Amino acid sequence: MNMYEPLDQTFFEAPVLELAKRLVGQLIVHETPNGLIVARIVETEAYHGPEDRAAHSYGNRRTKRTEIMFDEPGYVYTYQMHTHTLMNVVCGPRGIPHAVLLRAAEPVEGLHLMQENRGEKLKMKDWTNGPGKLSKALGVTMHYYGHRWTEQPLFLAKGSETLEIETGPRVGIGNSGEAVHYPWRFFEKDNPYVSKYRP
DNA sequence: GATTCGATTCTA
DNA sequence: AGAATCGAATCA
Repeated sequence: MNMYEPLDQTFFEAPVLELAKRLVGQLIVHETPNGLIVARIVETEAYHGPEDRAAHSYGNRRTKRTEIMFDEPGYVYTYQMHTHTLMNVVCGPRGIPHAVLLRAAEPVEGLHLMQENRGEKLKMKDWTNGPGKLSKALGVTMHYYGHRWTEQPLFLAKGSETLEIETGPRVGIGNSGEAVHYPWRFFEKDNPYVSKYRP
């Protein structure tokens, strides 16, 4: 079919901070009806479940939305915010609701499809440099809630080694007390597709 | 009704 | 650079 092989389940079995860091540089592969779309992850954020005020699962909050985070690592957690879909990788052993948000990636294959999904007028740099933009460019919707990142047609594959990974505070979580400052955002140094930081 | 792990389009 | 606007899901 294509040359991309899904990552093994064991890849996801790691502490959430380590997984978030490890995900930078890996590939998101989406086999769409119109063709293959591949993007290389350049930015992630870790969400530390019960003790993290910025997490949806803070205090073990268990709702229809957060339910999937209580399952095994490797599930797709998508959720809708405003008009956008955001993609997460479920982490932590079963019962521990950790997750990693995929914030940005650089286009690798299926460029014309991404441009189609994002609009002809936009510069390539603006296709995938934010979590909502990334989902739209890849054609990922709420349909994939509960899918596994190890299975077609949407999966993660081994990417290239990253040059250098930097850390910093997470984006858009202003009202989260001390958690605001935690350096749980991971991104590749000097990569132009990293999202713009907004305080 | 208010808030949220955003994005786009306007105004300047 | 900043304000205005969009509006799904969730929680008060």
